[in-house]
Amino acid sequence: MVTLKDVAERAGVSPATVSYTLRGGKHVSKWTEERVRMAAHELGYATNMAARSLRYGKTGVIELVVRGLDVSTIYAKMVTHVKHVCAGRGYHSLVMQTEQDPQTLRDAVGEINRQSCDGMILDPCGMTADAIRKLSQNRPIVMLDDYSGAGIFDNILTPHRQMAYAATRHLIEAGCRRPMLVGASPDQLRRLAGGVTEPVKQRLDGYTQAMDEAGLAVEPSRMIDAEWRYFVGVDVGRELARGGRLDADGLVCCNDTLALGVIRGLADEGVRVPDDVKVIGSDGITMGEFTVPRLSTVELDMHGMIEQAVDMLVDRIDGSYDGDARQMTASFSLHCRESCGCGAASHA
Amino acid sequence: MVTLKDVAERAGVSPATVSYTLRGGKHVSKWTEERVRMAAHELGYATNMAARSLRYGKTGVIELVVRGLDVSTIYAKMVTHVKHVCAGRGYHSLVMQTEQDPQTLRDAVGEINRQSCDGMILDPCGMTADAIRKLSQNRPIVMLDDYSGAGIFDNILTPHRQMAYAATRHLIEAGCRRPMLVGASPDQLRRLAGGVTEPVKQRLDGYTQAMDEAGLAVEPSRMIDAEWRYFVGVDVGRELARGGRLDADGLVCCNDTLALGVIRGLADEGVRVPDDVKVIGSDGITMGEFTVPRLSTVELDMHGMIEQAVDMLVDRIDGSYDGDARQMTASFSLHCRESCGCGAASHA
DNA sequence: TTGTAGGCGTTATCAA
DNA sequence: TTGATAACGCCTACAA
Repeated sequence: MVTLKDVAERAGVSPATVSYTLRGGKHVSKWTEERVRMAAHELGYATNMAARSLRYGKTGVIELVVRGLDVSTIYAKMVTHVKHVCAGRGYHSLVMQTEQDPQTLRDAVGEINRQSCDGMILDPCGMTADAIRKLSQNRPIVMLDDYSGAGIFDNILTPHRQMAYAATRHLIEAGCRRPMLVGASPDQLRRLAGGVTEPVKQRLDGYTQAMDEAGLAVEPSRMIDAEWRYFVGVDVGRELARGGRLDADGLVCCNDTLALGVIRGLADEGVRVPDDVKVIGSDGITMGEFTVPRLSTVELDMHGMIEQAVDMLVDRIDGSYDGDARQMTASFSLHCRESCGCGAASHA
Repeated sequence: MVTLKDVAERAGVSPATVSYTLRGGKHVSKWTEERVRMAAHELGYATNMAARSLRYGKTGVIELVVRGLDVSTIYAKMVTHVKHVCAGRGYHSLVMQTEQDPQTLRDAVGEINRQSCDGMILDPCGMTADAIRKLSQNRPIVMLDDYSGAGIFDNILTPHRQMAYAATRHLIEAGCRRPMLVGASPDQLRRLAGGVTEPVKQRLDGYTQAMDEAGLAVEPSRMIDAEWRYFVGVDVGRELARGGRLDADGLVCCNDTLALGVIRGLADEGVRVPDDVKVIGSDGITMGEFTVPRLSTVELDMHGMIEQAVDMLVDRIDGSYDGDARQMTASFSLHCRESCGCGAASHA
């Protein structure tokens, strides 16, 4: 390992001068600067980040902690945006996945007060803000869609109600009279009691509002309890179509992953999308552009969302803000591809 | 920030004793141990990793450097395996994506001699082993499918030839008489001259061998030059099917991503898989289980592959091996789902 | 069984 | 403009 001292010896100056010079100090003679740069280059010197972090009390790293990147979720898309935005702010970004494992999540959060990173963008994944605060000891964290801790952490919300409203309304406008909500139901709300219910509640609200406005009846049998995941979607799709009797002409799915699962399950029973039933998802995973049929969806403005997250985080890290926890809501837009069958599909 | 000294004061012992105790030292009196643990707990002490890394000269972190996690690639799957295997070996793992950007890749590789991590599993992504060695100064790196630097780095190879052979042979056995290879052609080989040609060359070889063995003619028009990516696949699919004249009864695609793109492109022209043409991919991305149709594929043994990679890496890191560069080849297996139309589809 | 002392590589301060 | 020095927090010989 080549250190400042090595470079200093070779250049015939002191380590302090080398450090100062290499970081662009102004008051260095041309002659010294040249010798230092040359020596550093020849020796292949690279700053030891562990030492620098120790000295600075900062690492220059922002960590993104998410559930899982596999099974094409929205998180894979998020990673890319985080990287670019962080780079623009002079930070490195790293990704860590918890796979919904509480212990892994705890460990990940704990890393923040071990000087492994300066801040985190964190999907709390069911863990309460209070528990996270205990583990993280007030270090900078921006939460993604947290409902457990009003005012504890900066928080970026997903507008579940509005997204469900927009999706439902679109299917109605596309001609559906019996749209069904997949991924939220009164039963589900009861089942989740004590856990995170807000997203489901809001989805339910948005759906109901759109139905009401259109003068359509909200039937309990048209709200399906389902975790927002692939496998679950497959089962739901099969179940709904079993025996060829699908009691809906449209499916409003609470996320894209679930929607793709449902479409897969329906296909198993010979039900075609959008011919036999229209489907719309939510989130805007990249994969949705390539499936058969292409998935219509209510897409989150991921870039804007991550920009806000990183900005809030960076402000906390460099101390330019240390007031109350802030809360922002992501924006979204409707993307009609094929699965909603509205006829506006616009692929090149 | 709580330090060892703080804990020491509270417990009424020296920092050295606290350090020793907390890391499970044997020669500590029960009384001391209790006081130390209590003090540490009460203060919420957490080891400062920057300091520990500086002291040890190690970080306990292994970094996985890949192209991109989005657009469902095999890398998302890899991440999960790396995480588990590393955890089993007592290492943390972190992910960094380069998005094929040479500068990002260079920066990432440079991090290894700044004490940011102890070792890397690296997709060289076209960069030569020589260039990487210069940047990394002989620190532990395991390459994924590198063909540029025989004997420079430990390397895990993808058996391109065998995989193409297995895929082609399977389509032939499923009844194809005019299987086409998508993603490798003599033209493509010429186009890539000077870059990374080995994977394409091997795919071509494997395909040719299977065709020869079956007594089928290898037609130049049935080997398609195509980058192994979604978008490209979509274009290829459309192009092949244009005007309803597809001159093949099977498509051997060089990876799953490409295959899904091709299927999407074919669908745009009304060509159905596997009814009108059979398709098989390569790699085994998770998504392939859920698409319509489900994607048949030659699946890499990702777990075994990553276990080997991590083992080789850890041996280098802890110094238990420092001999010549080793080379391993991943194994694989055929997974018949729907797209190959062989009739053996085995989904629950 | 516990404590003292020194150093890992870097940088900020201050003196020269 | 440059250099000596101390400190960041931790760990390990070695001494007590």
